[in-house]
Amino acid sequence: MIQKAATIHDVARSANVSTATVSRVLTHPERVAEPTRTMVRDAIRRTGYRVNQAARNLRLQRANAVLVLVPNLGKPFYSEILAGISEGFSGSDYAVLILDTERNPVTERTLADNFLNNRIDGAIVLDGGLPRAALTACRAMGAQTRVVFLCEWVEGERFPVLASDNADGARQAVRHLNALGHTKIAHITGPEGNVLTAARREGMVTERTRLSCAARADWILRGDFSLKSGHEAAQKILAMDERPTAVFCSADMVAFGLIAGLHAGGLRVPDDISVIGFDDIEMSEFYVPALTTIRQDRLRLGRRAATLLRAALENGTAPGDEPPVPVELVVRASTAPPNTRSPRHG
Amino acid sequence: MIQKAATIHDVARSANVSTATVSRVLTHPERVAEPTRTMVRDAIRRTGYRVNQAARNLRLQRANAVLVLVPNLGKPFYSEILAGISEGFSGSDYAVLILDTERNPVTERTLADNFLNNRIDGAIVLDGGLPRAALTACRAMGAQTRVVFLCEWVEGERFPVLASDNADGARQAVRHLNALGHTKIAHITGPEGNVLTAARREGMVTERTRLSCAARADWILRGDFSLKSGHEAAQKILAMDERPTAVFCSADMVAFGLIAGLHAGGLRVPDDISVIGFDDIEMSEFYVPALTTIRQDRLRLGRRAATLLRAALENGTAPGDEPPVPVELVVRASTAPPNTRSPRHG
DNA sequence: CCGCGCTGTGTAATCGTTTACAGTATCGGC
DNA sequence: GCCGATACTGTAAACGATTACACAGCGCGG
Repeated sequence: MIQKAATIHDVARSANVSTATVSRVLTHPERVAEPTRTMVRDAIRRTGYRVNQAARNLRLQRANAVLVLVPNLGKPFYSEILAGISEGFSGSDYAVLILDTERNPVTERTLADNFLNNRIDGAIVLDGGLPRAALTACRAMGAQTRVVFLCEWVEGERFPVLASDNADGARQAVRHLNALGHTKIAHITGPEGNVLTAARREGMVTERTRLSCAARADWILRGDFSLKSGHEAAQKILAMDERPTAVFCSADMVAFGLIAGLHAGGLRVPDDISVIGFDDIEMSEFYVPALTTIRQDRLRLGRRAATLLRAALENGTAPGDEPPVPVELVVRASTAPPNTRSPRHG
Repeated sequence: MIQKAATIHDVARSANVSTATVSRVLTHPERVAEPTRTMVRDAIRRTGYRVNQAARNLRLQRANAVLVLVPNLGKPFYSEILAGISEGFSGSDYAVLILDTERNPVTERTLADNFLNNRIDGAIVLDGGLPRAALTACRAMGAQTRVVFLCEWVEGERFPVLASDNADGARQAVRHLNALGHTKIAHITGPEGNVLTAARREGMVTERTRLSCAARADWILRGDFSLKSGHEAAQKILAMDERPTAVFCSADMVAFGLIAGLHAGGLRVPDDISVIGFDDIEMSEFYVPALTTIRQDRLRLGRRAATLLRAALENGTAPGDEPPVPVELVVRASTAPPNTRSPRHG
């Protein structure tokens, strides 16, 4: 800095009052007499004073910041949630710190340290793969009221969670396909060990059974929410001797990879095979064919989580249990009735 | 917090030394004798001490944080850059603050205030639409050595910029199309007033002229880097009495919207019309057809900007002028020689 | 044996706020 | 004219780190 920034002392001197008064004007204006107040405000303007956050934070024992732990910043799914979170904290003067857990080493200490460090007041965790010890550490220091999980969670931990109704989404997907006439339905899962993978797979399998659809073991294909995994699944499907007529993908990105792969192998979507995704990312509407999918309102999820955390920080109370957020089937062009005169399997 | 966190005093007491010594062990271990050092380290372990960032920041007059101003967190283009930035700051103990300038009010004060507030030490700006006054304010307080622009910039301001060679990218795109035999080339621009819009449009127009290609005014279509604007452009193109045979889009997202729109209107890509994008986002490889595009290495751009800023903060010197970062033509399936027996214009 | 330099440690000031507590007017009621 | 309440404002002590400066002990050359 070329010239040292003005401090509260400079303002006090300039306004001929004590620093206490200046501070009061800033934080409890009603406690100081009107004439003084305006004098101080003028002095603030004159000096260009801005409160020093570090000093305030030290004094108040807080950080004025929250941390968002996100598995992979680069994925559109997460980034739109982030946008919601950012929006949710807009106007709150909390700073939003973001940490990409895939690109930054995250140990059991990361979260607790940030609290102890006085770096953050709260956290939103989008990563269900967090080491369990990290949560134990948080609880040990009483931070469990200041952490909310979003979209994902850690099984068996009693932290507040805000997440979509994944099982119902899977149900809706299967029901939609079945209503179109499909009985041979495959599924491309998320990565093993992921809570969403489990919820969606189970929802899918349950509904498929309920509707007495065929179920072959190789119709459950392992994926990892990525384009590439969808593309790879396409190869497997193309090579099957008995192909499914519809595929429910655990994420839109997977569906895109899958469709691209099927297309390269000569299968048309939805003419030869129907594909349904999960998430409804922005692209889905403009893919060719436009993707039928299960919509999660990510912007809203992010905003909601931010609101929840803000409230928790202000009241000092833990957010209550949140009901699963409803998801919605969006029918577009990638699903259609099965082709009865299929080129290979009539 | 259930139990108050240990302070440097607790450690000092536990190790039977002064706080000065503890502090030295933390920051200049070589200045304290070996036996003392281990005693202190043991005490730190015993007490579970973590340094209080707020206190340290206050004393050292810094924030240990950087701010990233991003136009729209939700767009995959930006989020991948963010991932690179996050990676670039990994292991540095700088916190990375992110602000979505579309969803948060950004005034002329925002940036300067964050500096004055002692909230940030530096900033990476991805938004060329920043009010000019914001920069003036930064310069006035000597912060111009701690701001780097990334991808975009503000025309006429002498802040360090790291950006792709946009003009060359546009040239390469046009050259590629021309080499395939196209002479009727259209362009969908970015939003008016954007520096990238200008650079790419000019690069495109210049090269088109150099290659003596046709140039109709209505072949330059206004867009805004969004899917929707591509989709809208498709309607315009479908309605033209003389259609271009190839379209250079200012962003991959635009290209996707365009292709979807053309497809809906009955035109096939690349059979009836070629489309080339800009950016090479992850999706592009898996779109149908796979998108020919100009690749910007966003992860690397982000990392690079982070490194630049870190160096500037550590040395206290402004980052030097950075040469434009080369871009690369990636040929995929959305471009092909023009169809000589076009359904409408033979 | 003195004085110097070196090494290692402690003392205390400092960073810029907030706020408990104390102090001073002013006013009304008696 | 005195007392108490009320309404402001000031004094000074935190918050938890870093570091200039002082000081103690030791070894060594003269």
